[in-house]
Parts: sequence; C-alpha cells; structure tokens
Amino acid sequence: MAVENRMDKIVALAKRRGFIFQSSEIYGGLNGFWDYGPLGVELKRNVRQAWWSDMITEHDEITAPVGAPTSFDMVGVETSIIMHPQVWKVSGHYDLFADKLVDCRETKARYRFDHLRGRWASHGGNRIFVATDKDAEEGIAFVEQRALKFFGLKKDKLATIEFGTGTHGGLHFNGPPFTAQYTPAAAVPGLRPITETDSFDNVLAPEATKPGSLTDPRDFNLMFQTYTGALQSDENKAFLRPETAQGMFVNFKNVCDSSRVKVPFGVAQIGKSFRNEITPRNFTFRSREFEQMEMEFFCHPGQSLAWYQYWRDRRYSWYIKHGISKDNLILREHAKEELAHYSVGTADLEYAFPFLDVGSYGELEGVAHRGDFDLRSHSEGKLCKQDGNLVVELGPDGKPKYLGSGKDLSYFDDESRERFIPHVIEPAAGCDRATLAFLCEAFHEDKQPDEKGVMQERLVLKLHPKLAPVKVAIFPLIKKDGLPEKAAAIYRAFKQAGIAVQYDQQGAIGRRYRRMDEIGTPYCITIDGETNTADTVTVRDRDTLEQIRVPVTELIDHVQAKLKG
RNA sequence: GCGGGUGUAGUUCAAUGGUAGAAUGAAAGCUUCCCAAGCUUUAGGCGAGGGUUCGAUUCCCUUCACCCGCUCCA
Repeated sequence: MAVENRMDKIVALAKRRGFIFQSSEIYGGLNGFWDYGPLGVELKRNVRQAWWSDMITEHDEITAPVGAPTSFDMVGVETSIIMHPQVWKVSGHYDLFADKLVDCRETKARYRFDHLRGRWASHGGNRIFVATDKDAEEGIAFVEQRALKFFGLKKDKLATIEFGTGTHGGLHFNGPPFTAQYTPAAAVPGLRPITETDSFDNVLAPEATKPGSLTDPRDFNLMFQTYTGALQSDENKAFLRPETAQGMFVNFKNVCDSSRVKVPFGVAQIGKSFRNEITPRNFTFRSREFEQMEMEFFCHPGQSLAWYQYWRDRRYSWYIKHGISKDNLILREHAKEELAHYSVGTADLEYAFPFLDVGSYGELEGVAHRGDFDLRSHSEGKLCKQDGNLVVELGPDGKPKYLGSGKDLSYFDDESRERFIPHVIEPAAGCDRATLAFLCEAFHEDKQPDEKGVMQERLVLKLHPKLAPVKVAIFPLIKKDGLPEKAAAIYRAFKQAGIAVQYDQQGAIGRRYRRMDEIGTPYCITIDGETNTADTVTVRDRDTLEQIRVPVTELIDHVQAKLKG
C-alpha cells in the first residue's frame, strides 16, 4: 500500500533527508523526544534566527514600528533550565502539575483525586459508593439522583435507599481505607472522601453506569523532577522548567538595573522547556522536550491592551512573512471562560497542520495579556482570584501558601514620577512547532517534465529563502572540460561570503536539481560550456524552474539580493 | 492513560515455519551541455526481549515505537 497521507509523506521526507529523527532510534525510540538531523538543525536554527532578529537584532528602539503605540526597548536573556523550586510554587505550576488523578475507564473522564467524594448507598442487598466531584448540597443532590437511577427507582422511592452518614455509618467499610496513603478530599458536610472506600470496585463514578470503572489514583506531575546535589532528598528536589517565561520574570529587576531599559520594554529568550506530557503525539508537535521562543513585554497598565493587540497582530504577520499561507493560519481570541484566571486577553496563533482534520488547527503560539500576575506573584507569593481580585493564596494554617521573594518588583517611571507594577504581554511561541509548520507549509508535490517530456512527480520544499537549510547549490554540468574546477572556485567564493552552499557533481543534472528541490534549496547554479567562453553561469529558480544567465563576477551579489527577497 | 491498527533495506512495499525479494534512494566508475536518462559495480533489512519448535522474520507472550479514535494539552 502506497503512502497516501500527506503527513506520512512529510515524516518520511524528514527522515530520508535528515531533517528529523526519532530520539535514540537504534534503541527503539523514546516517546516524546526527537532529534534534528544535519538539515533539520539548519532549518531550526534559521527559524530561531528569524525570530531573534525580528525581536532583538533588527529592532529599532528609537522609532515606533508601524502599529505600535510608542517606541520601545528590546533585550534578550538566556536563563537556566533548573531554577529555584520556589519559582514553580509561586507561579502555580507546582500545584497545577502535581495532582493525583483518577481516570474513569467507562466515561474516559478524569478527576482530581482530592475532589472526589461521595456516599455509600444500599438497596435490596446492593451496596455502592456513589461518587461526585461536586460540593456539599449540589453533591448530595447529585448522589441521591445517581443512586435512584442506579437502583432503577423513581424519585418517590428515595427513602428506600439507605445512605451512609457521618464518619462511620453502618454502611461504611471498617477495614483499612483502600486509599489511605493518599491525601483525602477536604471534608464536606454530608459527603465522605473517596479515601474511605475499601476499594474502587464498588465505587460508581460520576456519569458511569457500572461501579468499578475508576483507576487507582496516579501521579500526574507534568514537571520533570531531578535533584540538585548528589543527595536525593526532598529538600533538594528541583524541576526542569516547563516554560522559559519565569526566567524573564525573576530577572526583571536585574534587567532593569543593568541595561538602562525603560518601560515599555521586552525581554526575549529562546530555550528548551520540558513537560511530561501524558500523550505525546503528532510527530514533533507535542514533545516532552521542546524549545520555546518567548518574550515578556513590560508596559504601563493603562497601555497594556494596546500593546496586547500590537503584539498579537505583529506575531501573526511574522508567520505570514516567513511563508505561512493566510489560508492555513488563524488568530483565535480566547473566549472569556477560556482565559487563565489572571489573563485579561489571550489569542492563539493556530496552524492547519496536515495531521489535523480539515477545519482544525493546532497551536503555534499563544499571545497572552498576563496583567501584573507574574511580577506580583514573585514579590508577594502565589496569588489566587477572590471576588475578582488577585490575592495571596492562603494555606490551611491561614498563612500564605507559598511565599514570594519579598522583593519590590515595581517600576518607577522617572518622567511621570509614577510607581507601578508593569503589566505583561507574552507572545510564547513553540520553536519546534513553528519549524514543523514551516516544513508542512513548504511541502509540495507537483509534476514536472523530464528530459523526454514525460511528466514526473516532483517533491519540493518551497521554504522561504531565509529558512532554507541550503541557500545555493553549485553544479558543474559535466565532469570534464575544466567545469568541476570552475565550479569549485565558485563554491569556495560562496563559502567565504558566508552563504550556506553545497557542491554536487554526481549524476545527471536533472537528478541533482531534484535532490535540491527536496531539501528546499532556492537556487541552483550550473557551470557549463558558456562559462568557459563567456564567464557566465545559469541560476535556476526552485519554484519557477526558470534559468537566467549571470556573469560570474556578479554572481554572489545577485544571489544575495535574491535571498534578501 | 484507554480502545483499535501497524512494525521487513535510508524510503515505499512484497514473500515465507527451512539461505528474505523488488522499486527507489545512497556510494563508485563509464557516459552525458540543463530538469529523477543509460550501462557496470558496491553497500544495506526482519523494532527489542522471552517462549513454542530440530529450526521463528513468520505462531504465542511481554515490551518499545509509530498511526487512528478517545483523553489530555496550565
């Protein structure tokens, strides 16, 4: 059976030509990890480079770019992958990523273990524990309704069901609680933690029709753990960062104090992050080790909405500028319910990856308005929302659950004589996802005539010249008449000019063109008989197949101009 | 994590309880003045582990990986 699927073809090409390999492939691979091969590493470096120069190198801090409220400063950092564990407690990742979860085999629902409670119910010799993840009154009503349904009774027969009450009603299992080793759910009047069951065999999960569908509670810590120092104890437990953003937040003061930036300004970083994803899937799209390109933009709260809109639109344009078709990229504003608790607005930039259904999109980048959540958290401690305001989250003892640094992370504006905590706009892009999107977008199959005029299938990567791993290929048309020597000299000249170039004299010329098409090389230069007489070469365009003659003396300037586009 | 499917050369595919084939790609040579041409030569494979068997790539079990669906994706 031939490969029909477009994504499979892209994966095969990526492997065949050395873009992307499975990690540790000779040992059978490792789920969620990928390696970039000789061409892939160049492609990805070019993606990074395109982002970094757009953000930092080519940024003009004197002039306001089109669409921007004002001019602004931009700087970069590179922060460590392992940070102080308190960073993750305060940021919320520790709590969010460390839950014990229970899966329902029947309904496929997943519950936070410490949210599951319920009551024992008995009728006609049948005894089950009816579980719910709802609170108090709502939970009790839910449990009663579920029990009626399970026993096949009408509403007026509720009294015929015997419910467990209090701590240890007659219905309660008296042996050691099955799940004693786990933190029980918080006590709720009238409902018992699920820990007080003998086993999950007689637990009726919410929405399930039969008891015993729940799995054992399992750790779902999405942060990779390690230890600092040789001693593996809880005190020196550390985490691989699940995002690069915190590196910018905790260095906010350092950057302010050392680099003369003034609000508004952005701090950018490219680096690896790690998430122990439950289901890595879809080639490199969801990996456990991945690279982020993130920028934290600090601005005055009063201007934050304008900056949010500016960055959202600018980041959209970046993808378009580098070859993503408008048909395949959407900018999706999150609905209010979807927003993280601290966010005023978030937009996703999503790409129509070939592995998704038509009309579905996968996230390339999130542009989030984060308010002052991050700087305040790292100053005051972990925050939570209460009556619409962010307040320090308290633990059971009434003290702050996780302490912040206590450092003042506010900003003093010398011009307006105003002190404030800047608001943050965060465009957070996935470098591997962008690389994959560019690869998918570039992938084309077309028909081109061979030397006999017969149409042949051609695979071509129509990569933007800036992203193409190889910019130019040099071919002597034949292996004699001094053509290889002339070609080698031109090859060396391109090397010296710092242009990624390849030399190939192997096989028929058509084959060499196709080889370059497959890896996305935009220009092929062929040295032929006329080079000897007129000192000109042909430059062949990957997309149009057109050839023009260019004098050797003007060759590098000609190509450089074309690469700039 | 659940259910289903698939693992044979770099890639795409065959066949087989008894020495694994092809196409294409790769390398070398000859030829060749512009889009996968021709000829010659070479290298290269049964995902891993265990079991059944005289003998396993083939049958069974486990495991790993990939694909599809669900779930998840702060």
